[in-house]
Amino acid sequence: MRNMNLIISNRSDEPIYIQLKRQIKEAILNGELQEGEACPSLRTVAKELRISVLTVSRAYAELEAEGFVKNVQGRGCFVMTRGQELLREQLVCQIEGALIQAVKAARLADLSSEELHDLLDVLLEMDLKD
Amino acid sequence: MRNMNLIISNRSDEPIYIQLKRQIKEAILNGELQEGEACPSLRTVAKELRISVLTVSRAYAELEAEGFVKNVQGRGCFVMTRGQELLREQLVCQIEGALIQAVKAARLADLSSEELHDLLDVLLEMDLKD
Amino acid sequence: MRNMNLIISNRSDEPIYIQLKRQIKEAILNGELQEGEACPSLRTVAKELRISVLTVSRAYAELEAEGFVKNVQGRGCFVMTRGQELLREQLVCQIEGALIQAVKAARLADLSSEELHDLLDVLLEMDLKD
Amino acid sequence: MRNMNLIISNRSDEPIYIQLKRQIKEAILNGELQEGEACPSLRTVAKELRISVLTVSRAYAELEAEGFVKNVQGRGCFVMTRGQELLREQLVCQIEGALIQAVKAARLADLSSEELHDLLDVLLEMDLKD
DNA sequence: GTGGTCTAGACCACT
DNA sequence: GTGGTCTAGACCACA
Repeated sequence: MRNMNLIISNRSDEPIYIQLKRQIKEAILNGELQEGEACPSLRTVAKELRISVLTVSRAYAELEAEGFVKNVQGRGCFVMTRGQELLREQLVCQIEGALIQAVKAARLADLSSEELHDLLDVLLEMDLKD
Repeated sequence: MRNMNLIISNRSDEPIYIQLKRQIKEAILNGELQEGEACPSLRTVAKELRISVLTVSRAYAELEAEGFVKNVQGRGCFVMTRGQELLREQLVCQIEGALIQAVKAARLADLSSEELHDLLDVLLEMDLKD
Repeated sequence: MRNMNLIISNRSDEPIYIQLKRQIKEAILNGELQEGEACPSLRTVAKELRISVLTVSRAYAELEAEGFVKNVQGRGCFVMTRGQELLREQLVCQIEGALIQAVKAARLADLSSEELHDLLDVLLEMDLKD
Repeated sequence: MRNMNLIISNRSDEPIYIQLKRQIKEAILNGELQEGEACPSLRTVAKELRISVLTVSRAYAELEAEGFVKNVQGRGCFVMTRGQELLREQLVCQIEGALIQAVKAARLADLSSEELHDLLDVLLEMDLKD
């Protein structure tokens, strides 16, 4: 079990359990959490972030439902094999979804394909902070 | 005051008043509702869609707060001048937001800029239904 | 009975009958409507401005209640003597009211008396259009 | 979350939700509510003032739309950073508006600039109660 | 516990 | 007829 530097924002529109899910997924994706490795325990996370155990529990439960981790009674929560691949697939769907939103809005705004590509290029050069 | 063919879905995640706002904005944007023209009255919309007057009222109130229409007691709800321009600006912000999401996800997924542009091209050729 | 060039805005927050009252008062004040003179008839105003007779009626009724005009059954509406003086008194009250609002807001905003006077000077030099 | 001594009047022309907005803004402005601090909860306010939860909700929603607070599901309503600055800007606009009204009325009443400044001075020395 | 959405119905002001 | 405000009570999502 590894120290994970999870960070949550109480003011974000994103629910806390979603913030947790996202950060754990990112940790799996960039190798910070290896396959088979244990995620930090429910109570550890809840205590450090000063949030309810129920909230953390919900995050872990959904991660398990999506196939990224396996919660074992009394043992903890472990990263599943193939988690990285699943995540990459999930991300591609997210990217498609975001681009579709952009394309729809661009059509309403009468923006041409070229303008959209140009805008994408500008954003690709930027340092996007969270 | 024009018949507007508003449609709402109760099963959507999107709150009803947001659906209304979105559709009225789209009507303004594509010229279905002209500047100065009257939107359908609160009660007309409420009755036709079989929803509460208050829900429609909320949509109109927010549209007014955002500067797209003007509600006048005893007379109705009118499309403001410059509404189209405001909407176009708002849309560009939405597009940027969506593209930023896409770029962030692409970086996590180790997708190259070229792959992202290619994906965008594919989507631009598609017929995106709502 | 004189032609008065009344103008109303349907988009204003100010109710129509209030707009009428205000314009007739201004006409009395600047001598456009003389003491004893007849105001334009209910139906004339209603027809020219394409508004309801009831709305004009309300304006005239309130002007009578405030002592500026006298409605005579079948004869019309006439400007009362002393209307100008009454109006000037009313205006002073309005000025006081507006200044009180300004002073209250200035205190909340921690603006000094000097800054308030300076702001007033700036506005006094401006050409304030309606 | 702090006890706030909110007071409402049912007889006022001012809608209840506007009275609430105004008082919370004033609390932010004079430091009674600090940045990041939680406002009293919807239900607490509603219960104490014996008004509908929806009315309070509306006040909070508009305060959020104007950028003064942030409502978070399940956690409460928090004062935003920069709220004080925004409020001060808003107040200056209000002051300008009030002074413009005063200047317009003064011109109609043939009051000189000096008389207006004198009147302002008198009011500045007064103790203006709500 | 928190805030978010929706309803059905009431009363008011303005046209 | 129009929009504006308020209520009481319901159900949902989040902590």
